[in-house]
Amino acid sequence: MTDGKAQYADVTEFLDTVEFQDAALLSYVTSAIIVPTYDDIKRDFGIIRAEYLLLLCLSHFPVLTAQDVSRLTGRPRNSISRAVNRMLVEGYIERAPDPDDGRRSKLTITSSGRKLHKKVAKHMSIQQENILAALSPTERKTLAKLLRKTAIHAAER
Amino acid sequence: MTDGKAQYADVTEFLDTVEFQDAALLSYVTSAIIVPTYDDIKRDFGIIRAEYLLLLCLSHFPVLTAQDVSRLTGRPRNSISRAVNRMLVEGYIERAPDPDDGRRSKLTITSSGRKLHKKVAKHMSIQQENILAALSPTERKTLAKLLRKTAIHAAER
DNA sequence: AGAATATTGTTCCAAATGGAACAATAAAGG
DNA sequence: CCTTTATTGTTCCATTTGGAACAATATTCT
Repeated sequence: MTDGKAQYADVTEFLDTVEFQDAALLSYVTSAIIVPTYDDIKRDFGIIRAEYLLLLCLSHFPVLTAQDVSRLTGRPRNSISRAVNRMLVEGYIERAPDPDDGRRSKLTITSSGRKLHKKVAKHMSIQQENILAALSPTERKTLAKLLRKTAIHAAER
Repeated sequence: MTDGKAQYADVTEFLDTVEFQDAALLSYVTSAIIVPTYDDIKRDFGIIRAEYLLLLCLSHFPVLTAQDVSRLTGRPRNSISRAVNRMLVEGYIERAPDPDDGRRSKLTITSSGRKLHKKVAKHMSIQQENILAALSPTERKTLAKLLRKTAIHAAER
């Protein structure tokens, strides 16, 4: 290496030239937070993405059906179904038939599940802070505001 | 439905209460753009995510190795290896041994590959606009600025 | 009420994914 | 120069993923 040229193709150069730049940036930043965290979660707690998403949903709503979780997370129903059955075995959630609708089951999180969620959420929060440390508090607020506005619009489509 | 309660658990409510809110928002907005587009791409052009990422990289750098693409995209090397071999068969890319390093191959995109990339990029751009239509031009610029700053920081870690 | 349609959760299966081991080549260190 | 270590790309294999069909139950329509 005798000249000033980068040894490897540079990802920031890539992100600057891509046609759908906003989407590429969103994807890059999201992955930087989420991918390593899901790897940690799998290694440390033995649960996979759909399983954690299930716990996450159930820790923010008192009761949900599998279908609700599918809608909230965007994961297909069979993924959630598998996650439900594994998390039942592990004792992280409980299931009761819905007396008003024989097709449904009402899912709730156990205290053990909640405890696991807290640990996982901690991991994700730390990684979020690592990555978003580039921004000032004001910038963080602005980013959140813009993302929330966009998310609401996306949810309404 | 006689009262004002939502029929289903609401994703915006979820996004407002989740512990790692910024990460959740990022993930939600990113997925809203990217997931449906990759579904379209698969249906319309028969290529999968790693394959398109390969074309995308090669349409922004004159020559890359598989390793470069792996680093740029964050996908593991075996995924890229498979993508390279399929895209070769389809005639979207070309491969030549690197005369300076017997381990490497130099990858380039063909005009047919470039044409496909343009079509796919169009899809992605349209979906990006659909979702980010919630923001004013000024807000769009601010969002891009904040994301770029964050991405650069993430790339440097 | 009865028939047609929709929804829920599950199972099956084919495809996608990624870690690990591997051979070939290159670079580093004595 | 020779040995050790690192890198590249590939193959193998186990796991994850998601579409599609399915049975059971609800809802809608006539």
